[in-house]
Amino acid sequence: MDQKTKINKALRALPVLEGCPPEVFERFVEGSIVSVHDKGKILFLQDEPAERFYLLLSGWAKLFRETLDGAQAVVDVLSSGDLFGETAIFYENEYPFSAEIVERAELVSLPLALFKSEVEKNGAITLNTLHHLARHNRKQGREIEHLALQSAPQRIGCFLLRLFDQTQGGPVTIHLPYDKTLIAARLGMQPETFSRALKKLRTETDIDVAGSTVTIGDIGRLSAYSCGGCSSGFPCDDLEHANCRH
Amino acid sequence: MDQKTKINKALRALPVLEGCPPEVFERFVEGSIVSVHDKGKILFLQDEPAERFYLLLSGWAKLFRETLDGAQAVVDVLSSGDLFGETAIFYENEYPFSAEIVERAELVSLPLALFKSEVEKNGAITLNTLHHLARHNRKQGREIEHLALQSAPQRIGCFLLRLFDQTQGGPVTIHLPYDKTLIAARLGMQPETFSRALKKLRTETDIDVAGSTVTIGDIGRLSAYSCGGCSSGFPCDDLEHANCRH
DNA sequence: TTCGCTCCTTGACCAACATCAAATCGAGGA
DNA sequence: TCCTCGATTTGATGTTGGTCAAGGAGCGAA
Repeated sequence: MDQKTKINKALRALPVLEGCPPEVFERFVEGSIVSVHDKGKILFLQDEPAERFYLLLSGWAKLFRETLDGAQAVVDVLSSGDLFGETAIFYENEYPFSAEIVERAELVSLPLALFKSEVEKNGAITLNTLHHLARHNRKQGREIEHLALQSAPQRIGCFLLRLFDQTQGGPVTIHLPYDKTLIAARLGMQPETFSRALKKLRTETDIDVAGSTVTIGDIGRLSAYSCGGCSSGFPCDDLEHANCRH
Repeated sequence: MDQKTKINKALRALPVLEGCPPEVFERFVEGSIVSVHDKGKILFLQDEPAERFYLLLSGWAKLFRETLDGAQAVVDVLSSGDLFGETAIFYENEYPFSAEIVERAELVSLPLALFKSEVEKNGAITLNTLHHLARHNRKQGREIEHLALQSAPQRIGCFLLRLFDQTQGGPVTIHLPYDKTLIAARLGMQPETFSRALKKLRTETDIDVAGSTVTIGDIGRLSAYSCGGCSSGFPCDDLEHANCRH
């Protein structure tokens, strides 16, 4: 399979582009650029003029905002299949966050102008984008609630519970998707706090932690502890897939 | 002016319905219900099946989420001209938050089904809603950043700075839009913390507080203190109007 | 295997915010 | 005008999470 076919295929898998006529896919492919970057690469900075948006084919990227006095909020951590930067079309064509590769990644960048014009003139794409935004809104709403009301151990428990298919029962063993320092940042806490909070979670809810492998002995017990700080009970009402990605 | 004319007029002022054909406005008016409620009235609860959405004509309402163990996060505080509950169409027709009147209010409720069908079949409305959601996304993004990174005094300063037209210079006197307890909740802190943080802000930035009247002697000084915890400098990049509503 | 890193953990201490209790203020009603 | 009740402030104290510093563990490179 050649490069273009591969890109075409990746694009067709995107929910936002579902219903796009083939010639538009073609134009996206024509305008696409594939690149590979190592950890640490900054793809773009917040408020920078945006010309392209990105699709992750492999690896991991983090999106973050930085305040004037240097503090950093990790807005999201993305992996294969995730799209980002496309929302710049709603921000006067400036990126609303910075993006950095956190694990060697392959990605496709696409022209934002093309996407914007499709959103504006192709009704199906408009609707897709609407639902895409709505889903994002939902995630953000949950996030606001969590930041305001959950304790550090609860946030970690919640994070863990979102890593597997909550419709299954029984003990579960999961592998943390990226390193603890980044998880800590994603959850809005310091690495030290994360470490201590995880330890507390261990004593409170019979989970086992060995390196980056976590075994949850009793999902009910973990959710009882963690989900008390959330308005949705368990299972979470906002997971995108049954077998979930955070 | 009779009731229906008044409602029609109010609806026509809504950006989301801009471009609606007159007969659709008519159908909204036909399906509208006007009501007046006193402080404390719960309009709907989170996760309740949603049939109607609301437009505030006067008074104030708060939107909030409540966790299983009873903590409450105030998601927004709304006043005249604000729409709420319409996003239920993206949440399987359940309200994503509870709504309570906090100051005697007059409001119009409208059938959600009609709105939903218009969003789906009227391209102009779809686009309006898309921009409406995008704006909301932007607010939420900012909010997440603030919750994660701003201190209590900074959050208050930021709140104050959003109460007036930031393009004007010079000393400003403003009136707090609702009571301090509610502002505290809106900013995610306890009333006691609010009181003390406001006092600290007074010593740090030469603002004057007398009851619910605040005089800002030096906007630059206040913004230098408050906006350090924000990724946007001053003036804020996400205010909807020049003369702003928070 | 050892070196050199980075990630992670731990301890000691500190700052911010929450909690509980009590005093004070202030606007609306009697 | 006086009363009353909720809003606000203040004080005392506890909890949570952040900061700083140091030690330990894991892992790839030589």
